[in-house]
Amino acid sequence: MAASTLSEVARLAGVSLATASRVLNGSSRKPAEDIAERVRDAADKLGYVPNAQAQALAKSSSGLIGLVVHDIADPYFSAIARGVQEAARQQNRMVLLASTSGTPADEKQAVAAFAARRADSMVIAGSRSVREEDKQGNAELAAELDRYCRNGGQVGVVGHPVVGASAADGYHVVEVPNEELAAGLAGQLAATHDGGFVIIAGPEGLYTSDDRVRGFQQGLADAGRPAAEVIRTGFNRAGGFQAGQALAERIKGSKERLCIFAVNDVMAIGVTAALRPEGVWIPRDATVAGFDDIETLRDFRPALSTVHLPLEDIGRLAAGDPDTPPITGTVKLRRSTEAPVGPQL
Amino acid sequence: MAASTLSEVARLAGVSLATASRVLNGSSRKPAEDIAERVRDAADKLGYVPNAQAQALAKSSSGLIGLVVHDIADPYFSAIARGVQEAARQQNRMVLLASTSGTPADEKQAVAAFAARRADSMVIAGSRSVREEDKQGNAELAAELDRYCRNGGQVGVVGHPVVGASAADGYHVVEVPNEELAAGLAGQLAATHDGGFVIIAGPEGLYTSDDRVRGFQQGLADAGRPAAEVIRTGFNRAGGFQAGQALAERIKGSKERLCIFAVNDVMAIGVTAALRPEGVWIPRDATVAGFDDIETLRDFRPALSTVHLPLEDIGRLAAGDPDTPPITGTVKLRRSTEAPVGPQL
DNA sequence: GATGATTGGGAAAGCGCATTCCCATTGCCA
DNA sequence: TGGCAATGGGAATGCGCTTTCCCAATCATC
Repeated sequence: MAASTLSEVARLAGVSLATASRVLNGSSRKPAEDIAERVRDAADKLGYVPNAQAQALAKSSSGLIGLVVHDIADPYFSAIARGVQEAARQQNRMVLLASTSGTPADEKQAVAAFAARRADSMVIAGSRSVREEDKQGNAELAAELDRYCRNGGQVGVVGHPVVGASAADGYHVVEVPNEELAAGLAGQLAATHDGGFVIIAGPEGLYTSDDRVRGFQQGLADAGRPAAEVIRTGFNRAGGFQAGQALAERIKGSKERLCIFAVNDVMAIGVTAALRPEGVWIPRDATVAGFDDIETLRDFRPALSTVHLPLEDIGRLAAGDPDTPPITGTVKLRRSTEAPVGPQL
Repeated sequence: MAASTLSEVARLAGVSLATASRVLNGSSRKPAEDIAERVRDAADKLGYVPNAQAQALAKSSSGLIGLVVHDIADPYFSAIARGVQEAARQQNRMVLLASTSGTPADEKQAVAAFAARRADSMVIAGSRSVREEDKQGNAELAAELDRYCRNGGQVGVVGHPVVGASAADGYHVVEVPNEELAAGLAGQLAATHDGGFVIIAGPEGLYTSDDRVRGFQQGLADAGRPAAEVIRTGFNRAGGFQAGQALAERIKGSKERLCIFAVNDVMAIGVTAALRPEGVWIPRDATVAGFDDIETLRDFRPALSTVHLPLEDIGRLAAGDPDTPPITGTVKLRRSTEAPVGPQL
């Protein structure tokens, strides 16, 4: 990656390095117009592209913003990524991407890599967990983040604080009201559903999942309903599918119409997919609700009841965009939780 | 973003800068073990994180790989992004992300930004077009890429060469056999479908769309079928939706069972969504096929007939992963194009 | 034991740029 | 017209690191 340098431009234009720098890469001092033009011409002729690395080194600010997600192909994360990307664009910066497989150890590595690149800020979008096996990784991640912040870095975390991270400044959490929203969903579902509830949750210790479970149970309690049974499984489609298979028998063997709350949309889709070949129809034989309101899933039928989350705004906010509206969600009741004889849309 | 520097580490360890560099950041020369340990200890104590910018500057290789997509939240692109990300991970590099809104002018800017950051390579995933309005942008993009390649950059383009780019070396195109696959799809559809065909395409001049249209028509011709009517619309869900609305009347007014080929899955979903409230059922009243086999859409019902594309591999290949299998697609016939009285899955 | 071959640490020269000083001009006012 | 402030270009330094080159110490060889 050799390319022409500023000094080459300067030489061709017959000016000093300093002048060329001032003309080409915005400085407070503006050289005279005729000189400026000569420099610009020279730069053009040579196809000069400033070396951002060198600039970053010289003024110690890289214009980079790091983004850590579990899986960029997951629609939940890619929606957040879009928000981050937009914020970065506005701030005239670039985003560095890191997909970790979701383990804190990988995330720590990503953070270190971002720090090495002297990213001005970073956003961590993976869901936090307190599982025993992640303990060590969490501690290391927290330490790494802490160091990064102490060195002046800005970090935005989506959802829950990184476990064990001390509240340094520069450390910023985008709160997602998972618990209240899940409670709201439970309340609205309870208003029209008489039967029992089942929750399909992620592994215990996953904050996002646990919050939604807790909120949902609270909502049920507030509505005077007994607590729902909780089935723990993977936090993805496969997990939902598996849980759906396990539930199929039970649903077919009883005349009770169960309401199934999967803690995210993708899991809800998995549940539905597992139920379908077993002849369990939604919403006739059971109802299903999810969480997130993933855009790509909106044309799914029966339309999935869920909680809408402004994922893009969440990303934007985590990336430090000041004029993002505060994060709120909305319960969306759709066909998948309607009464058996509802309208046909 | 101040942090401790290598020279601080060297001083604390009582060695020279050179030695510290050699032990900490891999060199061919390995200092003695006792000295190495002293350096590592010092680095640990200071929380030293090497400045990747400075390293890049010194050895003129940034370890960066740029990725240009239209929209990172689009499942097509995010799948490719996942592949790129994995390849990058394997090569021990990081990916720089740029979402352009799809105009060549924006893409050019992204390329320039990557070049400024001295990315070792980059992949361009947006679909190429020859539309008149993009002419100028295309030319500029081509020039920018050309310059980048001349300076030793590697670029991988998905699908079609950038219009006007000279075949410099370092310039690498991942060919996607859109045309053959579309022909194959048409052939297989023609084998079981007696009625007419309609193609819902993107705007004229969009290579990906045009290729698929051409291939499909060819496939029909090979099967002795008359050419399909082509409806041009947006290359996204909204476009498909609009086309679907336009088609609804016609389908309802005739007893012919139309086979609709939308040039990508997302458009096919849009078509289906528009048809549904009009009472047009798939596959009873018409059949629908798409292209891409987007993962998130696989649970959609009726299951969408489509052409499977190994998007992740495509990304990996474009990112220069040598042991990616060659790109081939597969026609997937599913429920959406079955005979009216097919099995119920 | 003297000599050449090796090993391994250190000094220093950049990598490409921003920026602080410094100095030669120019313009202005008295 | 002399003196001063203001203007604007240039030389030089440093950002944090890699890498070449140099040199002292050790080793093997005859």
